[in-house]
Amino acid sequence: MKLSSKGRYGLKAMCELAKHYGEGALSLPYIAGETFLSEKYLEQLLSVLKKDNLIDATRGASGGYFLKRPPEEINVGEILRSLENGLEIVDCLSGDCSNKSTCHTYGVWAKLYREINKCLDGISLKELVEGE
Amino acid sequence: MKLSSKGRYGLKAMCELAKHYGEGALSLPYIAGETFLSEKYLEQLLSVLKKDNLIDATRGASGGYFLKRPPEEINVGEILRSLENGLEIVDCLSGDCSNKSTCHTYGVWAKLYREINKCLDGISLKELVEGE
DNA sequence: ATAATACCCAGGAAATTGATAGGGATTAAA
DNA sequence: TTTAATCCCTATCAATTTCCTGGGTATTAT
Repeated sequence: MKLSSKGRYGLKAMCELAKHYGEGALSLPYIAGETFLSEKYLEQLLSVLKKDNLIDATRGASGGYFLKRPPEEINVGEILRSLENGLEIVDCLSGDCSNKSTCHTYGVWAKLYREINKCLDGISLKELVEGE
Repeated sequence: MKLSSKGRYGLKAMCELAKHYGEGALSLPYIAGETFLSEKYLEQLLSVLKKDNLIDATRGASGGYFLKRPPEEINVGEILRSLENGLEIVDCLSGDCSNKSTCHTYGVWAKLYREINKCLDGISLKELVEGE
């Protein structure tokens, strides 16, 4: 059970944007440099985050990406749910399970899912970039 | 971030063993039948669980598998750590991270890892097979 | 105009996972 | 002691997912 590198790297990119919040847009090449990622791969991650309304972008020369809300109003849970396409630990949590009632293990996944989300939703981007 | 089917199916097999705890050994074909798994695949899962001392087996005619400890003394955390080869959500948790100190995201993974283990270690096999 | 930038889409390499297969070793029962 | 049931080991393959690259287009400041 591993987090994908989309989640890992995407969160780092978000930290970078949070560090420079209020200073205007950061260009893709700049973020890629800070985060040691290829521009092309990072681009895909940012496009997902944009689709989910966590960041926004301005095109053209001197354009770039920026957080759509201040760092204290964005939490790690929403970032990872966006990048990972949901944090459902097993597929039966995504609705399509016929025998929830008889299944001995369903309760475990449901509980774990709640705990994971609770944990991650309790951490804001601001906390991350400011140390504790 | 998905649990592998090793974890899902292996836990079901453990539930089956828990249901019949005290009744002697269950044969591989029997468990496979109850859990809708191929014998060969299930065999691999059971061998991992045995290596980690959660179950034991007797060989020869009328042999089979059985829990090494009573269901109330086995928790879901140890079962899944065994089957999944650890629950480390990212590799840097497994020791080999050079820059824990400077990394903004390390704290997130560490906290989440603790929460996941705490949650799963709090559920015993007995609870699973008995409903709540 | 030109250069810098975000955007879009396709595809392929690499890793992981899921599952199958065969044969061997061990033991209990007949 | 034979026989059959069972666990044990290891290799391999197919399928899926993940990771990453590349080429081309649209937009904007200078």
